[in-house]
Amino acid sequence: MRHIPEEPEAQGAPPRVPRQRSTGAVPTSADVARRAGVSRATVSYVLNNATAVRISEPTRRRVREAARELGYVPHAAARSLRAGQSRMVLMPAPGAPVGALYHRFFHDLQWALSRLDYTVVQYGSAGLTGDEAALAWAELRPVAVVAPGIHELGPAGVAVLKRSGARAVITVGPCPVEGAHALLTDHGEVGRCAAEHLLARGRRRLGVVMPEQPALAVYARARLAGVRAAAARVGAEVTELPLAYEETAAARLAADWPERGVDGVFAYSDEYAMLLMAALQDRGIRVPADTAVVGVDDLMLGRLLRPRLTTVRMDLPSAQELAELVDRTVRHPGTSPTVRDLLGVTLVARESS
Amino acid sequence: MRHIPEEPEAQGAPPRVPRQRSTGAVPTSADVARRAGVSRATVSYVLNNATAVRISEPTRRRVREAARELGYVPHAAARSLRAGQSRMVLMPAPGAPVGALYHRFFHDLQWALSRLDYTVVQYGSAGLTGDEAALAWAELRPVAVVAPGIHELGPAGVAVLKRSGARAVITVGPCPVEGAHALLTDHGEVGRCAAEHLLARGRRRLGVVMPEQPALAVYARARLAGVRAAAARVGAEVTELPLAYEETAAARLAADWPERGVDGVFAYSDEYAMLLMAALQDRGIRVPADTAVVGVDDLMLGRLLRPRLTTVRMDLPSAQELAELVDRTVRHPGTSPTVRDLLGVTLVARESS
DNA sequence: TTGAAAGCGCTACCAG
DNA sequence: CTGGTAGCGCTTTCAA
Repeated sequence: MRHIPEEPEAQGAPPRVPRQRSTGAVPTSADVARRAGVSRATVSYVLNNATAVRISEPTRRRVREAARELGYVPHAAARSLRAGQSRMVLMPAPGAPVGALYHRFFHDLQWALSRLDYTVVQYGSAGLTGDEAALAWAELRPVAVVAPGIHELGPAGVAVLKRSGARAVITVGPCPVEGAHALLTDHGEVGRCAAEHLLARGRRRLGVVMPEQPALAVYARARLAGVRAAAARVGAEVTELPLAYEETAAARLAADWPERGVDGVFAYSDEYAMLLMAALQDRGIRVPADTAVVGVDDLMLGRLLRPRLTTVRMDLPSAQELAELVDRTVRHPGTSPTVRDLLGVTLVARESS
Repeated sequence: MRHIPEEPEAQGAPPRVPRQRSTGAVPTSADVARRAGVSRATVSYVLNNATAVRISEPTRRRVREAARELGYVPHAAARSLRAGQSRMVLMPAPGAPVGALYHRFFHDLQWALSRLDYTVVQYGSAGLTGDEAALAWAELRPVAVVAPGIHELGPAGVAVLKRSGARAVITVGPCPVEGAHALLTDHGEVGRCAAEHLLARGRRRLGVVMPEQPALAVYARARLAGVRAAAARVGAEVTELPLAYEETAAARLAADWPERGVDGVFAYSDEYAMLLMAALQDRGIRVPADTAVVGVDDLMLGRLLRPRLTTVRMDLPSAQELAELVDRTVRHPGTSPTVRDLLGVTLVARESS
């Protein structure tokens, strides 16, 4: 049920008559042309500062003035329809709340891409995941797509996007996808790094806090695998510890801590680490004496707790760098997809381990 | 410098010849029509499940199959150009990093709007603010705009958006804007609430932590004004305390704390409160004995510190509610802009005050 | 230096 | 029941 603007002219007039715009409608370049007494072509030339044609200065002024008076704003969709290509980079929004680090990274990326004259759009495709979502994204005909790993975009989805004109499809996440450039954030490395630290401190019964948000599962599993690998090398035990981000859940976990016999914990993030640490301390379990705790993200707040929180810092790829990859790929779409590992990992040892 | 796809046919052939698509190009509804042996109109009817016309079942099947085989994806821009209206709700992205609460709220809003069949797009307009940005937004011809107060959208910007076809412009922030619906988040109330709590606890020399991010200034100032108002009523003193979100800055602030003689602090957020509290404790200043501390946001982490952080909880409008306002306004654009106060404020007293 | 006109992909009228 | 076709707003080639 679409609503078409009121245009009551039902007479069988020849269609080529330039219609008089009713006053309420949004002004088009034709309106500007009429007002300035020139053709639409001239309007386009002037407003786009076309260099290939010379337009006299008085005409330019008249056009610009008419545009200003009418409050003319060009229609981006019409423009890119005509051009056959937009400069829109689509970044699917994460389907669930994610960390502050993520938001900062994407904010920076937006900024860097804007500098390269791309229009960055975050598009929330509620509910849909993976290849279904790709169809919705493809309708927008983005010139590039930067998809966080969370979306579980598969090879089919990548193909859909490319067929619909996307010149660059870049995934950022733990696993590469056939056909797309991949910025590999190797979360296994995060787990490995934390685990090796705990093992070096003599811990042999490791717990791994697994957040319950499904959106984080892909990262959590990758990190867990890293821990497992490191632990296997020295024959240490690994226990999964599912934990909702709530005080009561943490208290429950802490309640039967002694039975578990865990002496070193790798939490999914600093926030989970702090949550658990507080619950442990409330139960009289000493950190790090009884149980060492390691988080991820190097949040400011981790430094404020006592004991100060040991953490794994992830050095994300610079937004600038990623923006340049997007731009390069858009300009030379022929190059075969690369897989680059872009996650530097550093352990920041503090007092909790 | 636009790049037009390779179409080398330079012959002066009559233009009405339906061009054969080269294989690499992205398939259009015309391609589907050709393949199914029907007209473009029929394709449109079938793929949009048009009820006004009856299409035979075999034809439907043929069309759908052809679309699937070609990997046809409709072109959203072309569609809304034709329709004269899109269902895109534009949410300008904040120009600077903001809190987790904000992200959660916008995530929920996205979801609620998607349920109402709107396409939600977060658009990063790097650098531009206020009415400049409005021009960029207007090019996208959104049917509605939900703008956080941070963007300092003025009456002129609202007018531009409306003239370009936006049927609903809704600002969310501390001050209403002429011509737009306003969801007033009265941050003065936040400051007032915190200040009255501190005053009731007998504090008479209040400090107000002001974050240095310019993007937060509009909120910080509103909250400060609330504190001032409450303090004036009982003749208490108010000092502004600029603070960057860094440990060293907090340490500097704590260093000359005794000279300041501040006995109660209202921090901009829980995060700033925790930062300051840690610095104060490091200097041997007792909280709350020497100085009481109140934050904002009721973050989980504030409950984990000792002393537990007193905080002001903001009850944001439910995303559902806001989404319905958007929808209602889009459908009845005539209604005059409303100003609604949607920020409930509750003080959560804990141990730090 | 300017204008006429084609056409990007799509949908909705109106005829057959 | 299906097809032809006009036209949404814009850019760009070609002709004047």
